[in-house]
Amino acid sequence: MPRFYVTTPIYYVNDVPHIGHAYTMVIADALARWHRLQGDDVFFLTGTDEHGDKIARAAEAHGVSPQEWVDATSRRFVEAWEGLDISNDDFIRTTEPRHHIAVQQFLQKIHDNGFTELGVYSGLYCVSCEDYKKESELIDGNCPIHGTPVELLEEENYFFKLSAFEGRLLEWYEANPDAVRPSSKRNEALGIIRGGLEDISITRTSTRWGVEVPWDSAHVFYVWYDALVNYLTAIGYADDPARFDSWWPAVHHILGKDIIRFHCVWWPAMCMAAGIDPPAHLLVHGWLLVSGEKMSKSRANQIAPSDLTDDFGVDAVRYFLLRDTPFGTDGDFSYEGITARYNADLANNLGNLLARVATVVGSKCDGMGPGADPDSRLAAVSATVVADAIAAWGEGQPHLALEATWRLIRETNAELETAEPWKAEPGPAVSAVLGSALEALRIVALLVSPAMPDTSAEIWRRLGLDGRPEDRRLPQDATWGGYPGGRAVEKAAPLFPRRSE
RNA sequence: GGCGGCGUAGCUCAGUUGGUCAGAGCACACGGCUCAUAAUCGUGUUGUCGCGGGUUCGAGUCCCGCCGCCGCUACCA
Repeated sequence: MPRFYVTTPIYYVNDVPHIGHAYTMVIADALARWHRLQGDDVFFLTGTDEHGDKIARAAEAHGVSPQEWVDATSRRFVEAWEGLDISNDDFIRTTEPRHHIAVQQFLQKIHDNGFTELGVYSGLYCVSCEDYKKESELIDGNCPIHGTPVELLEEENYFFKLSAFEGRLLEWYEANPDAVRPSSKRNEALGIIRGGLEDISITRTSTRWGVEVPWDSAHVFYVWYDALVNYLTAIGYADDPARFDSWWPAVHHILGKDIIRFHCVWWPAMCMAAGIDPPAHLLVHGWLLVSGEKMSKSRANQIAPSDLTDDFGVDAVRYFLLRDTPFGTDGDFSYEGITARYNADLANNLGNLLARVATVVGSKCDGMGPGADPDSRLAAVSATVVADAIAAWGEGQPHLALEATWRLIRETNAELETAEPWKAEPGPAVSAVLGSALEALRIVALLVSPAMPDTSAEIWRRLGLDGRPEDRRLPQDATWGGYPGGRAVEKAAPLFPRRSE
């Protein structure tokens, strides 16, 4: 059975979930659901990143222990993803014992292989970044990212010999041209590597809130170095080698462009250093802007996913995130944009199609849906659309998959317009037209189920079909003629009531 | 500064290897229809395809230069 292992980055618990996180999650979730629909064995992983001095300090500021703090803040992500119908199979937290064990084992291996060394690092340290800064990159003496003062810090650190992997990384990129997609992001990663790699400090002695270094208990690992290992922890790196081998390295890491360096440079090198293969697929998406501006705390333009789902509904939000932006480019969120998509695609096209078909089946067929016409013009349209959608989902291009799916919706509306079954007397001709429209809707329900699971199930139910669309299998169940006929079609409230503002 | 990308109707964008390529969706205007959620159907307006050259019988589609925007990267003189 084909397998599909997909991950999102694990989110830093000091952040509050916003639609940027949601964007990543919905893409990963849709891909996971798509692969399940194909019958693949899927493992979909997300989680939270919970170590580091910044978190320890936040806990202290709130008068609670670090563990109490991360228990509370991690929950915000769990709840946010439940609210978006995210179907992750596991939720990993870096403070879990299983993760500590895996990190220690993984980094011990790197240590044993001679890719660490002890050094003294003295420099200007930004607590917010948990990282050292060069004098030259400071702005007015402050951290260029956070705008906050840096502290002079000198500590003994272990370093990862990243510099030793420049050549091997370039060879790996050469041998695996599709490992990082899209190619524009691959080029950025190559640019970073060609620009020269320096060894990285990977431990801290200034905090205790982290994974203890197994060969030197005075140190804990730097957050990034423990976080990335989560992708291995969850599939049994430390405790189930057979399971680990069944999932690795054929992973699909979904990530935003801001963390290319960590995922596309450090992480493959770390894997090489530990003696395992680098991740096979790194899928880099752009940022979701808000009305053209980057989301940030200082701009106070972060939007909580629940604000949108309360307003538009979960599936409409998911649809917008997947449909509006080609994978890899920056997207833009605005109320005008999501409203336009909602009205045009969901209310006027999909929702209205279901409504008009249900009404006419009610008036011309006594509410019993007829079977599809095998000679319908829509049969060929459907075959093309299904093929295009499968190809697009397979390439990680949800917006193209949905665009293709909407072609079938449009064509079905057009077909009704041509045949005008509401004007005709009940009979074989009317039954053929309506049966074909119902069949098209059945196929649409299957094709949109990764994007809009609830909507898919509701269409399925109203068509009088048994079971759930998730239990069907593509492509075989999307071949023309699957609608059995003789089923009661339910006319009900609009799926997506049109919005006026 | 280097590398890369982009600039096509009001908006978002398609446009393979140069020859129905001047398009789609949305928005807008007028008309029709009524099965449907002020839905839908038909028709239509707007574009010097960033600017200037060049190659060619013929260029959004190739070459050179310029302008503007963006990403990555670097600070060399």
